[in-house]
Amino acid sequence: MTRSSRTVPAATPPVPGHRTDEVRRVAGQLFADSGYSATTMTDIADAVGILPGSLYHHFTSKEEIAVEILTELDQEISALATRTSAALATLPGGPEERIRYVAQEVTALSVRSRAALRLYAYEAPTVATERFRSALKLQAPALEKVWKRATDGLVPPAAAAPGDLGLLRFALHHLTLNAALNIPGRQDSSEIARMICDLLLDGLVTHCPDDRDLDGSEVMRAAREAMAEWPALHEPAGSGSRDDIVAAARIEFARRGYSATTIRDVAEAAGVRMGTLYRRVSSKEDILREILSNYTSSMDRALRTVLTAGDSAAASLDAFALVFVHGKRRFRQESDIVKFSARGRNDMSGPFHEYFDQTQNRLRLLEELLRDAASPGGPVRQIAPPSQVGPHIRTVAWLPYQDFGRAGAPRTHAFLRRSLLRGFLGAAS
Amino acid sequence: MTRSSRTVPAATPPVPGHRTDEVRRVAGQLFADSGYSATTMTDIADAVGILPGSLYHHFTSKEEIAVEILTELDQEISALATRTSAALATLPGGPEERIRYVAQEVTALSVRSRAALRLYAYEAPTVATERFRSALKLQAPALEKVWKRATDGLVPPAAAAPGDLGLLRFALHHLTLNAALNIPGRQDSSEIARMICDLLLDGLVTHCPDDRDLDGSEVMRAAREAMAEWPALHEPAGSGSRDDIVAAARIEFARRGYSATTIRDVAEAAGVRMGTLYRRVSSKEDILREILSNYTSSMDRALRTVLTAGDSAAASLDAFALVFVHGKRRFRQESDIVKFSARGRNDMSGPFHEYFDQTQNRLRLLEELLRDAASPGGPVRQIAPPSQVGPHIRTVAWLPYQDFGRAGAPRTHAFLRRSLLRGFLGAAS
DNA sequence: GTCTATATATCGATAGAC
DNA sequence: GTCTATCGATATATAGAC
Repeated sequence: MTRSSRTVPAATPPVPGHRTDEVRRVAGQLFADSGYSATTMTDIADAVGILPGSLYHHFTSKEEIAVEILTELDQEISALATRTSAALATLPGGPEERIRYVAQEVTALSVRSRAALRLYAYEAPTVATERFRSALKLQAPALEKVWKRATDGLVPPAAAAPGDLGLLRFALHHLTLNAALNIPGRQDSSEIARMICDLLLDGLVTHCPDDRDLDGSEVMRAAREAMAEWPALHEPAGSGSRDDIVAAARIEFARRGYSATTIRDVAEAAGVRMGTLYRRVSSKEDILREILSNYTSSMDRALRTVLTAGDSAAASLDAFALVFVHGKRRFRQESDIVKFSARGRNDMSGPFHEYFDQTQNRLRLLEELLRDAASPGGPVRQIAPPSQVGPHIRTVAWLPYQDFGRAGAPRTHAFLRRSLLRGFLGAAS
Repeated sequence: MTRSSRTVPAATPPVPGHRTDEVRRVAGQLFADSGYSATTMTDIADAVGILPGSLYHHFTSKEEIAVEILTELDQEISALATRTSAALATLPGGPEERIRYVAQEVTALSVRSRAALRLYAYEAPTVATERFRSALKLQAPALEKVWKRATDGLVPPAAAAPGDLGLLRFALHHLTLNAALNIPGRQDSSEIARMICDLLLDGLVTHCPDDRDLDGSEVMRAAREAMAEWPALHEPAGSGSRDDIVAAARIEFARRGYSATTIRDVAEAAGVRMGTLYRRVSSKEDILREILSNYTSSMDRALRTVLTAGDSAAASLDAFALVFVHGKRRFRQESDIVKFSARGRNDMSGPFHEYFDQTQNRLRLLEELLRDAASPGGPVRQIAPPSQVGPHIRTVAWLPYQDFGRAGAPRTHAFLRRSLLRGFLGAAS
């Protein structure tokens, strides 16, 4: 009876603490959908069916709800690390089996703990109090050690650069742990894990051209041209101009998230008063729109080029990866801003909606490319239907590889060729 | 043009910070009238004529307003201590002139800073945050040193007990600093100071009986009898009974004030749950009523006895002082509770109102006694009209002398005879 | 400097399940 | 009879927008 399986929910289950659990669960769902700061106590109370003030019988504060959710996740990760680490010691099979095993486990955890992960991954640490922040310190190191153990026996092909193994671990760790966030659909967790591993270990392309051909491809040239036209980064100069305000807002939004950043924060960061700010921009959303439209149009031009250019599928995918690697660096702030944004009910009316629309459109293009190239015997391996693989490819290429130690753009791109295109375990080429 | 000097205040003075000052001033007035916790931001905003949220343009919190007011008082006291200390060094005249000078100065400060003093004296330190609490640490020691200097040359009459000088300083300090709080009327500050000094230094009674006569008077016997009937103090026993709840509430109300104490605080202190509490008492006010009615009836019986008994005026006043000295000890908590209470708009509807009504009635009795005895050549000196002297006598006898070091009830009563009855400077007798 | 709207939180009191 | 969960009112405070 410890876990009341949903056999018979009974008429009105009067289990003590039942309502408290319900509040935590409902709140977690709302946090996951809309983000912490965009979810109000009134939202939670409405969803539970009580008045806002009544929530305080169960929790002393909104923050406490989040902290409890995070603590639970923390413990689950620790437990999983211990468990999988022990299992690895006796697991039969080679490195590939070990990797697939850990991927399965972590992905399952991710899907199980989607709400908590959203809280962890998307909420800006700077808005939180000390208590919140310390709860946000995830037990990631324990998991990373597990990945180390799982991949230790892996001998990279001769052609791989020496450090690629580190990037592989980095990718596996982030892709599996955040699987539930990156892949919004209702896919089965083991299916997700399989695709991640297939993509990284086996690669997408059956007969991949060599580096020289890829580097010299027409689509690659077009990609470089498109990226060269990305506007220069506007650094706030303290002039208080409209551009300054937008540039300052870009930093602040990336730091705390759009909804948690106040226009007073922006005004202060830009060194202007509220009156001045409102003479230069018409609203907070106006600023966001400007930031995101610049971001979207830059990425859109480059990606439409590589996804629709007539070259080979392999060359297109390679150029796609290059644009992503550079885009993730050039638009790091923008990437954070949209990451913080809620995919739920709120926020999504304005500029965020347009942005996500555009990314969906581009995803469709990627899927078309896969569909065209994945016919039996075609240049692209059939890992799963394009509509399922597409998001994974995008996610693999969009990881924040710059966070991994000494990985510059060229090395990151080389890693993506090595894994995403050719497969990390694939024959050297 | 950097600082628009206030050359032309124009029709509506647009002085920067003007509104902020107004808010502070208005808030101070409301705090003084109703107490800090009973004054809401909405009250303040209404009084200023703006919306509650707009107050936060001027102050970051309600607390900040109070802290600023307290800080200003603190600085005023420091400045006054420095100034009067220096003036004492060159002041001609004897100890009496020195005392009267300092009393004048401090009383004037008290009247000037009534709002801040109310905040200091009446708000319970336990409800406040650390910041509030530290602002509440008044610069009293500096003032006490001044009183020491002023009274240093004073040679007590031979008959005075050795330590009475300390109690005299204690009384002077508290009476003058809190003059504006104790004497609610519109009396002139120098008039107040004069009465305080007259009372303490010259005394009320022209020809005072000696100790033996006073101790053996009929009214004194009646007073002792009445006090013997005061109910025993009920200590909370942890039984959760109604008496326990009331006893616990008495402590809590005294600690924090009635309005700042929540019913949950009371329940916790009494060791019962809310459900139980509400089966034993009908409301928070119900508890207060019980506490205060017991207090009032006890004091009332004893005081009506001494104020209306047929003995001499001197004996009555002496017995009155004795009842006050013991009452202040026996009902220390009750005394604190009503001290915290607002004399303003709120609170005053319920039990507090009844309590203050009763004290007013008793004050009338005291005044009658004075009127009867203060005819020219009568036994009581004519310091001022009875309606003015009455409150001062009450205040002198009601000081928390138990806070002064080693002063027990007998010694305190002896001090009141020595000062209030006979005059501290009066001929020995 | 102010408004409007709304957020989080507290508190007195009670209904209703055990 | 006791206690949990809840309500209704209202407090302090924040935020976007002039």
